[in-house]
Amino acid sequence: MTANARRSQIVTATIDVIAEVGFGQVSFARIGERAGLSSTRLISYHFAGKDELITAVAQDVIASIGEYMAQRVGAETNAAGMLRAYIEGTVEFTVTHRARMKALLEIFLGGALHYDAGTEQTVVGHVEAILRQGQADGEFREFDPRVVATAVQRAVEGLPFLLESVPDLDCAAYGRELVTLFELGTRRSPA
Amino acid sequence: MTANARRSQIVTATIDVIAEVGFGQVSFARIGERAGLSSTRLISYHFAGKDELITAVAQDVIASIGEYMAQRVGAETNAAGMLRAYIEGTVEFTVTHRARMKALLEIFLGGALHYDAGTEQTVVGHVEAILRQGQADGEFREFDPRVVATAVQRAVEGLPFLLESVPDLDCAAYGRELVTLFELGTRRSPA
Amino acid sequence: MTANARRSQIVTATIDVIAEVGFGQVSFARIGERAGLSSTRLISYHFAGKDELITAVAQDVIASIGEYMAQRVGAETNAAGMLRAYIEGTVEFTVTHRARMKALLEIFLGGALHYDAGTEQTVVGHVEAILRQGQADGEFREFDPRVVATAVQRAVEGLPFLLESVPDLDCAAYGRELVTLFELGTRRSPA
Amino acid sequence: MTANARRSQIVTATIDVIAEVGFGQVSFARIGERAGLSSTRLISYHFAGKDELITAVAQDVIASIGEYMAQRVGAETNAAGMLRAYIEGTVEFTVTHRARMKALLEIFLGGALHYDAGTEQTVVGHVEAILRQGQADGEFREFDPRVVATAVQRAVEGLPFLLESVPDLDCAAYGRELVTLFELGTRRSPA
DNA sequence: TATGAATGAGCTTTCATTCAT
DNA sequence: AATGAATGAAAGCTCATTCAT
Repeated sequence: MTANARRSQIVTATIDVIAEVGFGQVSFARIGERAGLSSTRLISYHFAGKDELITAVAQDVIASIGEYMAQRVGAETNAAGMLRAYIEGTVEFTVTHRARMKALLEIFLGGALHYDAGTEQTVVGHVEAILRQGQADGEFREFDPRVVATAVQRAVEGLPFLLESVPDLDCAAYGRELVTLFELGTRRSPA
Repeated sequence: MTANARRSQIVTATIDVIAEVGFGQVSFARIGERAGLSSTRLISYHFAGKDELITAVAQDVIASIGEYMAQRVGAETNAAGMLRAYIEGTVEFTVTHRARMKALLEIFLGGALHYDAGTEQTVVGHVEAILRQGQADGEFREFDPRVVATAVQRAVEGLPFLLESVPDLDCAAYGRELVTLFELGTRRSPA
Repeated sequence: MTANARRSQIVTATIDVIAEVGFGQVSFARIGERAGLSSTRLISYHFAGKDELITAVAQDVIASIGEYMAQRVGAETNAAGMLRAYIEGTVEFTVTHRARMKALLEIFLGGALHYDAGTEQTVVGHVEAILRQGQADGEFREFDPRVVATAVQRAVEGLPFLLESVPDLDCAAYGRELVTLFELGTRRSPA
Repeated sequence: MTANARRSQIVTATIDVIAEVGFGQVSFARIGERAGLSSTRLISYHFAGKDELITAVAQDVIASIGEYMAQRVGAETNAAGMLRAYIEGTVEFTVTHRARMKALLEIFLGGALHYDAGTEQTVVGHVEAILRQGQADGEFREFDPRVVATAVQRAVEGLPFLLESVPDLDCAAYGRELVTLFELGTRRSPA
């Protein structure tokens, strides 16, 4: 078995475990069990330590989200459309890749990768860029793009947790409501 | 020392520790050190277990928030005013009781008190009630109150994390932006 | 069982284990086994860590040597007598407390407690003081006290290792030879 | 790369690592890192095991010392001169090849190559032979050659450790003091 | 109300080594 | 001559909890 395949296998198992038992309960033992490894030693062999493993997981998920969203957002031509695509896209990704999304949030909220200024920018940066463009193009009213971007980001990324308490949630409707909410909140006043 | 005083001391120390190192890193050892206890045995003595301690912390913080918010929101007469009071009140509470707010979020997001339907309702319930009243009174447009309430709640409770990455954030301005954003997003269409 | 007694028990077991298998092979498991502890957890409970345990061992042995030597050296009235008492005393102590002496050397040579300037002074300091007094009193010739003190100290502390390769060594003779050697090397020239 | 070159590279790296972190902290991982090897597998490939590697290191260093000392000591014609050459030569070698000397001592004192009778003889043998010759020639007084040889050997080999605690030590002076000390201690009484 | 002592299970990491190519 | 992958054992340490006083 090649090293890359093994690493992927471990990363995937880690995602599943985090999504299932939470970031605080992850252990090499649980990951090894889930992945069917002969011993946890295999994890230590392929990753310098737990930190590197967790970082690899985060990067993997972030990359897959980025790919997904680039297509959705890139297909839009105006800021309002891009904002809608971002919100609905994130919701869809959450629905179709629930474990991955949950794991990513757990990692950040668990404090493994701190919400430092850089990370915060990376996460909120995409929405913020859309909002700035909308303001420049005259589509959106004047507001602090960082504040609104934060509100949007928090609203969409809260979905995995909401899904746990309300498993039968109509996610599409949830996305549409958010789109309407933020469209009304950001558009140039119709008056 | 009375049992109540001792419990309070431990709860306070726990809040500080959680706010400082995160929920995932809390341990009886760290709490005992912070509180200056002779041994962690004292914690086990006053609390049936870690769960009870964490629950006590959550209840303590929730109670203090409730007190604070009841005054602010109760002083308002219409739904829009109450929503504004809720948002700005939460922001103010976060600024003045940063450790408590941070600790509470860590507890919920760390998965200690799972976001079961009941907890979710408790947390989001206040906003949702305000929104429902606003719709009933004709102040607010039609929308799913739960979805919007979730968005509002996530936006305000994201502040403690944002403060860590942007320490010099203008919180008052942050609150005002959110008020405007959600006022525009919820009001009955002016057309 | 009192904490002090338990600590002593663990320290003693550690000395025996070090003397037997060498500093590099000491482990909590081996110590626990030797002391008959229910688990190694007991060691962690009574000592903050391996470092603290090793330090405690070193201090214990050093204290016992100090006690022993203070009597022997204190009974002498001139520097030559004190030097003789120091050499023969150390040899005797090594013979009667072989494990303790071996353990102490293993700890230093194993790099646990580095031969920093302070430690070096502590170890060699006693001999050096005797030599300086002998020079001041006109008993000894002129030489660098630190160099000669080092030579004396290394010669006496080498005995435990020598004993391992030559178990039937006549230690008393060994001591007498060293006494003569250093008496001739340090005395004021008879010419 | 030839096998011999590779072995030399690994031996050299091992010497450096031992001198730097001590014998107790040596590991294939650290050696591989120091030598820039792709994996520790290369060490296992060229040496049957850790023991063989350490033995190879010891032999390598001993050989280089032997070469160096053979010239120095061989140039002398009487025992006193040879003893002086041995002491000063060892001191000089220590100064110019500090890492090698430190490594060798760590290996012996760390218990890797136990001070069995044979090893002890090898190390102390050279000095002992000189001393015996001096006695046979009537240059030296009567004493146990093994005891005095041990004292000499310990005094000169203590230098690497002393250098760590006193880095600015005047080594030449250190050597001269030892020469004088042992000349006075071994010569036939002038009376 | 408080404390000292003890505990078993769990954790990540490091170790030298081996199999198969 | 070299390498990639894997491995079992052991290490020190931390965890919340319990017994007995």
